Amino acid sequence: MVKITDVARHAGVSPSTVSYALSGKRPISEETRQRVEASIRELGYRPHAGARALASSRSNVLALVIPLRTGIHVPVVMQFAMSVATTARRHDHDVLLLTQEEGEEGLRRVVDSALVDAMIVMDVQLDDPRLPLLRSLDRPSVLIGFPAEADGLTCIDLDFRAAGELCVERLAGLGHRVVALVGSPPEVYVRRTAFAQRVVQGFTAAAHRNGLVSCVHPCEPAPAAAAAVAEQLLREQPALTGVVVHNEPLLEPLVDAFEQLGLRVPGDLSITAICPDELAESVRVPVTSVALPAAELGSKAVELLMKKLGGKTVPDATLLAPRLTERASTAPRHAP
Amino acid sequence: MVKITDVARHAGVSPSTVSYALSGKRPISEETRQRVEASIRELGYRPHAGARALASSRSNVLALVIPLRTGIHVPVVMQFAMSVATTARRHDHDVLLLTQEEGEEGLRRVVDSALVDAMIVMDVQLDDPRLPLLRSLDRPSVLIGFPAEADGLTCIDLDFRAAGELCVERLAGLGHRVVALVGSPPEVYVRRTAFAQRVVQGFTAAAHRNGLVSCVHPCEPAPAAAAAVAEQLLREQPALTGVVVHNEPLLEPLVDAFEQLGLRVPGDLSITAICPDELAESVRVPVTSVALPAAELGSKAVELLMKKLGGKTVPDATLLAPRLTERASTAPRHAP
DNA sequence: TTCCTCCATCGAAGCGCTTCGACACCCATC
DNA sequence: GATGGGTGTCGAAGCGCTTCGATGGAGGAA
Repeated sequence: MVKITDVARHAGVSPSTVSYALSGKRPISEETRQRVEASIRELGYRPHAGARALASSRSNVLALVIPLRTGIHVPVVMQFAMSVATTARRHDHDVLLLTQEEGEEGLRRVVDSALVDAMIVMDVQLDDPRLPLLRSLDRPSVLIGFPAEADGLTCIDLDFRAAGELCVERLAGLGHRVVALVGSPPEVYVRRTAFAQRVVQGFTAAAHRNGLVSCVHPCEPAPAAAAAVAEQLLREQPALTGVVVHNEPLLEPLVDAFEQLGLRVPGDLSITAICPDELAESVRVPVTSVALPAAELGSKAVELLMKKLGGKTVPDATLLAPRLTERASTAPRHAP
Repeated sequence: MVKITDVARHAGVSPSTVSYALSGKRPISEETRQRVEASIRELGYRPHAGARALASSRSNVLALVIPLRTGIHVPVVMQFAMSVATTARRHDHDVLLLTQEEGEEGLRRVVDSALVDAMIVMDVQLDDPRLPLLRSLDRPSVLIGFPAEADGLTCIDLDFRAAGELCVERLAGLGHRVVALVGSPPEVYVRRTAFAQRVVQGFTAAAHRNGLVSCVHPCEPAPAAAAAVAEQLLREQPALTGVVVHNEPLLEPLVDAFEQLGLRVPGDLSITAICPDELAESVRVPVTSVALPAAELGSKAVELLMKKLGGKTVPDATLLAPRLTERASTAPRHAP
């Protein structure tokens, strides 16, 4: 194994000089740096991670806690993880995979043993049991999602309120005057995270702003419920021409249900959704949608973490702007 | 930070005794061990990972190289990764996530810097550029999938030959006498990995063994091709009553195509497939299938690695037995 | 010239752990 | 009672790196 003393000897300098040339923590003359770098390349030197971590109390490793729970779209998680790993590398860090299974204990372990410098926690619940721990740990962290009480924590997520607004704005822009939101089941609004509520807020606000007639329908995520929902919506709002769907399992069946009731998409009815792109594309009529920007979320989370590691302060909350992808399910409203 | 000297003082022993009590590498009296363990618990001691790695030249971290390429079923990769992480923890190891993106350089880096003790490489190609590197590195590795030349490497994968056999055996057991295999496109048989060929071998061998009439149809993975394939199969084998599908994108359209040709599944035609469970379940007629046992693959891969790390020798090749899940697409053959 | 400053570099002291040889002690053996 | 072989524990020497204070020399101000 090539070590720093080997490099130092080869370059005719002391080990500390090599170290400083590498870290830039003290000024080194251009000429010396060149010589050191040449020696490093020639000898194929790679600092020993453990030794470095021991001496500097920095491991250059981030922990990534990923969820196992069902109901989370796997490709989105994967995309996120990949983005984290890639971005971390760009900042000279590696990523340690932690499963939810280990829970708080796992976090404490990797922190106490100085295995990681910082952590990214996915799938944060409204009342997440890990919050007190994260607050008490002296290592920086970034949470994906917003808990009920986020004081002292750095959180990032899609701006679901803006996503709800965007879906409505799109429909309004196409001339639709009567719109409905098919939302997540009631439990979701209470239990897990606040994002479902935010969608409703955005939907309602944008509808008012545009002077639209609107209604909101929480709904079980059971495909079987689709027909009933479609029917009910049309009964209550016979002039309905725009629907926003924030309920993944229901999306496809709902499109079918409306068509079976004689409404063609997008001829008679335009639909926008908040769901993964994959799903939106796989529907018979590909749906115009806002997706969770997993890759952006991942890289932004890492950037935040790096700033915190660098001692900078970062905003407590970061909301990513939604982006709407136009597909086949939206069209201008027919002349009445 | 609590260190080993703190524990030693608290327990009234020397640091080396604490170390031996923890590692078991030298005999420690039962009484002393108890005392040490009590002190560890009381003080909340956690060995410093870096220090440990430096002194022992063992980091207790595995690298997991996961693919980004399309065409790989994401949930399967995820399941595998989770299983690796969980199993690694059971052996007191952690998992470092490496993306394919970094390629060989990434592997070399984490090995040279002693960040990891061993590695698991997913998605191994027939002629993988990483093979020479893996052979030259002095750290053990396990490959998921079989390259063309596997000398000196430890590989593990589903036994695709047996999977092909199992699909046929099932059909034969139900009384079917004329069967066909709808396979992957010709390129796959050449380019990537050998698994597609193995399925064909298994299919053919089992068909012969059971005295069945059989034919093999490589096929583009384009849904549009389904109707043509179905038609052609029936033209060539009018008595066809059993089909094995090893072509994921084609599975669903193929079922539809057969039904449109007047054959009901499983009434007139039984279908078995080799594909992820998720896919098999999502078809209108859920398909009896053999899945890639991702979780088992992951834990077995880790077990192999642990044995290698322990200095034991392990078999070069490990093939996992296929398991067939009965669903709605198979039924006994009608009396002719 | 003298003094002071600043820049580039060096030497040495750890970081917290494992490991190796040494050693004391006890019990069995002759 | 001396000898021998285990056991159980200790002390010290590193593992390879970073970092801090010290140092020497160049250059500017007095």
